[in-house]
Formats: sequence, C-alpha cells, structure tokens
Amino acid sequence: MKLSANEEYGLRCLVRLGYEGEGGSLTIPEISHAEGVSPALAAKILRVLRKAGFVKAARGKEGGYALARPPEAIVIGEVMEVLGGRLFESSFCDTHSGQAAICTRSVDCSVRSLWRAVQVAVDQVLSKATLRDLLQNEEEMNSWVRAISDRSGLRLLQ
Amino acid sequence: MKLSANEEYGLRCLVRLGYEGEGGSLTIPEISHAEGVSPALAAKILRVLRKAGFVKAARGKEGGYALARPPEAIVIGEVMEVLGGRLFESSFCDTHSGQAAICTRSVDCSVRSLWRAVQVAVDQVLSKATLRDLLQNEEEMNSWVRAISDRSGLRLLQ
DNA sequence: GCTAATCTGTACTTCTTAGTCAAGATTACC
DNA sequence: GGTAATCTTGACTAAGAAGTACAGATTAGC
Ligand code: FES
Ligand code: FES
Repeated sequence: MKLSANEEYGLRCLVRLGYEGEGGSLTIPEISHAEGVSPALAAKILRVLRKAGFVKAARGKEGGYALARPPEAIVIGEVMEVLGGRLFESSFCDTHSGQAAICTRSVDCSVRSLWRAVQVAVDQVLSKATLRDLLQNEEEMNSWVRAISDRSGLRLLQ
Repeated sequence: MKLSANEEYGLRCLVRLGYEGEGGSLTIPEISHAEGVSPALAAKILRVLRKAGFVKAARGKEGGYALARPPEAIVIGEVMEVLGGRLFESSFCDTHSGQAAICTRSVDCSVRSLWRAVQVAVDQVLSKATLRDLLQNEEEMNSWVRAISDRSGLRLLQ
C-alpha cells in the first residue's frame, strides 16, 4: 500500500501542464527539466496519460503536450486509477488467494469488508479533487482539504 | 497504490490465529493449509509479524505460533505499517524527486498536501480497527464500518 | 541419546515495476 | 525537398517484491 513512482511523477507532470493554462503546452524536455525526471521516463508516463485521454500530444517541430480538457474536468481519482490502479481491485480476492482457488473465507470475509472501507475512504478524497484544485499553492490546497473535511466530517489534517 | 501480497496474507494469518482464542496456537503447516498459502511463504510472513511483536513463536515439537497480545490490543493500522509500509512515507518526497535533489516544488507543493490528506483518510479507518473487530463475520464487520462511518461523518459503504 | 516435529535464517528463482535506449514517424520552417 | 525539433514505439536493463528451497537450531517425548 504505497504510492508508486508512476503515480507521483504522472500527477506532477499533469500539474505542470496545468500551470501552462488554456492553450499552453510543453515539450518532453521542458517537462523533464521542470520536474527533475529523465526525458525517457517522462515520455513513457505521458504516453499513458495520453492514451487515457487526459493530455493530447502534437508531433513535429513546435509540438508538445497539453491538457486534453480543462483542469476542473480532470478528476484526480481517475488519473490515479490509470497511473497506479485501485487500492483494492475487484479482482484482488481472486488473484491473492494463494494455492486455493479463492480466499478460504470468501463467502464471509471480514478482511474484505475492511479493504472495501479503506478503498471508499481513499475515494472520498480523490473523487472530490480535480486538477484545478492542485493548481493552487500548498496553503490554498490545505484550505481545500479543510473544506472537504468539514463537509464530510473527516478530519484530514490530523 | 495497491494492497500488497504481504499485507493481504499477513493480515489473514493474523486473523486465523485470532480465531484460536486465548492460549490457542497453530503451526505453520496448519496456517498454511487454512489460508491456502505455501508453508514457506507463511513462514516468511509470520517471521515479520513475530519481529514486530504481534505474534510469538514456540519452537520444537508441540511448537507453533500464537498472538502475542489480546486481539483488542492489536491495531490493524500498526500491522499494515509493518507488512507494507505507509502509503505516503515521510521520506517519499526525498526519494521520488527524480534527478533533482528534491521535488522542484518542495517548498510549496499542493501534491504533497493531497497525499497527506489521503494518508490521513486511510489512517482514520485503520487506526480504529483492531484484530478483535476482524474476528467477527462479514456482516458484523459491515456494521462496525457503518458505526465508524456515522461517528466520523464518512460514508464508507458507498 | 535419539527421533520427529517444529521454528529460523539465508540464499535462490521468478515476476513486476522502474527506468533507459535507439530507431522510426511526424511536422514547421526554410 | 531538407533539416531540425518533436512525439512514438518496442526492446532492453536494473531494482524490488513475491515466492521457494534447504540446511540449521530447538524442543517434547521416548
Ligand atoms: S475474500 Fe478477499 S480477503 Fe477474504
Ligand atoms: S514535495 Fe512531494 S510531490 Fe512535491
């Protein structure tokens, strides 16, 4: 249960593109330099984001990457799912059952119930955040988190 | 951001030991068979749980594993941290900064603020759950989740 | 002491994720 | 058309996680 490199770098590349504003674009070398990631890796990750429809690419000279939609239409939860999958995939209990065909408690499993609860807790945050929210500075982002906390009853700032 | 095999199997082994009740114990082959995991892998994972102080082992004939403390004193959040680390480790922003020594926005990073919020959301669930809760059946566990939901304002059952 | 059942530790193989590389395709500009 | 800047693709290598194997140490019972 760790954040993956794909998730971290992918989201940062997306935020970087968001900074460019409507109509703005950046090349791979520019993104690479801005985020301190190698050009090859940036290219690999941007490709994933492109195939998922979050960014669009222009080839050739004067080419580059740009957001495919306005920042407020890019939900972070969806981005994270593309970059690193879900915490508790629906297939999880099938693939992690060891040698048995399925978890030996699968008809009545309290562990599964817990995983679901954790997944929902994560979704509560990520499905409410859009790229627009991440384009603010850290202090404003903290305010956003505080607002979500109040609305949902969660205390997300410890 | 996926559950790891260590987390899944480790927690299941712990639950299985919990079923044995006070003073009960199980051998590696017994746990292995009950959970459908190979004996070698069960041994490897139980070793981690032992070093972290959640279970204790007795060697020799008549040996086996048992819980080191009562189930209500075993917090799932602590178990998960041992088995799979934290979602957003404190060192994360240092180790995932690419070639730069640090995230280029590290003095003011909205992404970091989001990761923290997700981490707290997860902790809200996992720090409230103990092994005792997981020894119930799935329906009772769902009630537990519902109770946590009401108390915290979260809606964890969708 | 001997044996059989058990945990312990380390090394090994296999699979997935992270990251790199190079050749190819596309486009703006001259 | 030529050139240089750009994205595209697949293959490659490196590192980490998942899973296996086996020799060693410990203990109960005889
Ligand atoms: S059914 Fe998935 S852990 Fe039991
Ligand atoms: S400081 Fe960690 S993502 Fe920016």
